[in-house]
Amino acid sequence: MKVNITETTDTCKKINWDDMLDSELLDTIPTNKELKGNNTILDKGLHNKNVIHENTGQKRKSKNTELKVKKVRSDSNEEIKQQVPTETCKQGNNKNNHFRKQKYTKAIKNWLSNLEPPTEDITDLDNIVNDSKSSVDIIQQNTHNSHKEKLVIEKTSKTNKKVVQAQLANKDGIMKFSKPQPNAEDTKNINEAVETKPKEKKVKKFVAPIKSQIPVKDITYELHTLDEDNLDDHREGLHEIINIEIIAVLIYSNGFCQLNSHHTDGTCTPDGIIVNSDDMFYCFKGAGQKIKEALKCLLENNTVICYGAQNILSYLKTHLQMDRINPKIYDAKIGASLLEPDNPPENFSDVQKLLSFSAQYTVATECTLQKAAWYMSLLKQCWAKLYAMLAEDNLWKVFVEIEMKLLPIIAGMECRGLCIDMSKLKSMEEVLLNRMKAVEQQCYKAAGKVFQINSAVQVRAILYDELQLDAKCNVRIRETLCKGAKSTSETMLRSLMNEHPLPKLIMEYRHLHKAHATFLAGIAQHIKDGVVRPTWVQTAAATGRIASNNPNLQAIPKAPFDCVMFPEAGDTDNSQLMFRSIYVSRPGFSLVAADFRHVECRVFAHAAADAGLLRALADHPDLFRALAQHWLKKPEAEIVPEERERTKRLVYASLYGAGTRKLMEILDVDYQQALQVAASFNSSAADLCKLAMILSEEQLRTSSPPVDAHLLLQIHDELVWEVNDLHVDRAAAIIKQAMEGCGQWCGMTVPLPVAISTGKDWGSMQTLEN
DNA sequence: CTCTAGACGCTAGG
DNA sequence: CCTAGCGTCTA
Repeated sequence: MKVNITETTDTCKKINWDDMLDSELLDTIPTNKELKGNNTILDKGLHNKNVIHENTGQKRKSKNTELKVKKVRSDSNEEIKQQVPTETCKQGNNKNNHFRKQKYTKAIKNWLSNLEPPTEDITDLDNIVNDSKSSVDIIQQNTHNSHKEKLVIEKTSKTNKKVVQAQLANKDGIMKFSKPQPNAEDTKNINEAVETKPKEKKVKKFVAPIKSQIPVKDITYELHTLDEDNLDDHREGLHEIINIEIIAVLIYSNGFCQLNSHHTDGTCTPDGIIVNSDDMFYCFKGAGQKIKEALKCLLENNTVICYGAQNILSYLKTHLQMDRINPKIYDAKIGASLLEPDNPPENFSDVQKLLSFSAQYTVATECTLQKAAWYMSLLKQCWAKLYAMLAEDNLWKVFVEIEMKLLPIIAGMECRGLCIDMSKLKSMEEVLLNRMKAVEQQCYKAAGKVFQINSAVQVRAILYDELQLDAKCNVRIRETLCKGAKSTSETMLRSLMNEHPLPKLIMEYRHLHKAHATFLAGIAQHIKDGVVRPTWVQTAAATGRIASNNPNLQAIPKAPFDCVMFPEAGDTDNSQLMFRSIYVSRPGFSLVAADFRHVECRVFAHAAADAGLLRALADHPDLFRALAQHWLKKPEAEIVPEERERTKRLVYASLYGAGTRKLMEILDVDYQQALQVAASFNSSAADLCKLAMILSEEQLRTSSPPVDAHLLLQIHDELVWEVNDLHVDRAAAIIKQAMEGCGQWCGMTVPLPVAISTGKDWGSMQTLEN
């Protein structure tokens, strides 16, 4: 598509360049061209569709990627297995299945006409469990006296994989016959996921450009592209830039920069960095020695304003090997999300909206560098406004003292990443898959039919409609939030489990499946060269907490994982898995974990000045155990870990949610005030954890002789370092001291005990006493 | 008819 | 209460 630029200069209806660029991308652009060397004028046609996307927008994209990969793989795979249920003859108790049945049989007919007849017939269930190669799966219906068997046939076919979609299933969904993926494929997943990189070709939908009212000015910014050769020509100019505010923005190899990268999707590498001081723009490209020095000098001697500092820091680290530079940096993105924590802006135009800032003019240029320069001038104006607003809201201190200091630390965490023990991962997966297979078959047997255990709808239909377990157990089943259907959550299944074996099995299967999908296969997707590097998002949570994603290492189960949930009397195979033990330290290093003991509770106790809670904290080493004891009226020795966990959940939930209401009573203030107190409590707990990171990192850096320690993880109140074996004891002492000092720094009167533990892997950490 | 985004359900973490 | 993530199911 083509936009007439000259016309826009005359009339008042201008094209917003953002949107134009966006839509341009969509259809005119050949994707296979790479641009290199040409760094002044970038032709439209040189845009690459693959562009780095901001962290915040990655969620959906990554999902898509996976889907696509999966699909591509199965398309190209000749040995696709098909699952063909032949016929299901329901009993007379089939009430309203007429329509569904029609649809079903029709689909089956169509389908079968493409297939060869099954080669084998096996009627013994046990055979199937044992013989994984069998191409025919038969599940015998054994609860109802049905006269027909249900066949599930796995078929090898040369045609593409056909998946009978959920359309065939109606509400109760039982007829649906796409079975969970065959396990053989699953086992390969880990290996493949490590090697195959998702290569995605996404066709963006056309978005019509929005005409903007901004006049177009004919401005050309003074912009120099610097590389190793011509750097010396500009040296004088560069040396004058000292002790002022400069703006730094990354430019990507497709011509976009950080400020308009939300118009693209996909991934690509940063290509250079543009620095602006006053009216001069310098674009640094390449990774030559001179460039590095000049850039370092520039960044360290000035105050750097940027948008998405995380990306810049990681660029400096990975591409220019500039480690440990510690510029005074202000990130407008984080500043903006501090202003509006509930609804953080996702991209630069959101920030502009938030600041109610609108550009006075736009530039008509096809040079992406010029365009980036224009964006940077906007950023400059935004920053001035943002600065005033932060100061006005008393957020400046938090911004500078906490958030900005956190930036380099998080960048370091992302850069280093965690090492993975692949062999452990694979062996665990094997154990899990075997167990899963067994449980799956048991489930089908208990239910009398094949169904999708992961589907809440189908489970619901079987449990409540068919088996009527809720009536039998005389339990009122809680309803789901949105649709008000009967819940199949763990607590509900637990209350049903004495009546029928199925609930147990379902619980177990879910448990296993989730564990496999999330903590083994899910993690495996993100492993590169034996290291996972999660993205840490500083601005994600309204509460001020840091969140991790791709993968989320903050949600790796802490407790050992039981493969067998309900060990039978004679069962000796109660193997336990520790998902955290997959994460190991590098050779010559150890992991050191530092854990605040119930910070939230302590902060809350401090904020609410609750004498009882304070005393409980002082007296008992294990608060949750003490609380469980109190509530359940049991002697402390009898509290099982599960009860403790539940109490913990309860405490957290009420601390955050119901906390507001409680505060209203305790402090005898109105709702609004209580809300404020609660909010301040929430954020102060989060800030305390951030502060702990900053202080301890600082202490470790400044200690002499230096300590070789790298922060790897932050799980809200737990920090995990990787420390050189020789320095472990010293590092532990420093960390402990720094963290315990945090409370005072914030003016807390409650002591903050810190537990330190070390080990070679995250699963088996020994507490360090001293 | 087929594909897919988004809503929903469940569960790890704190 | 809020985060991420996996899976199903519907429109």
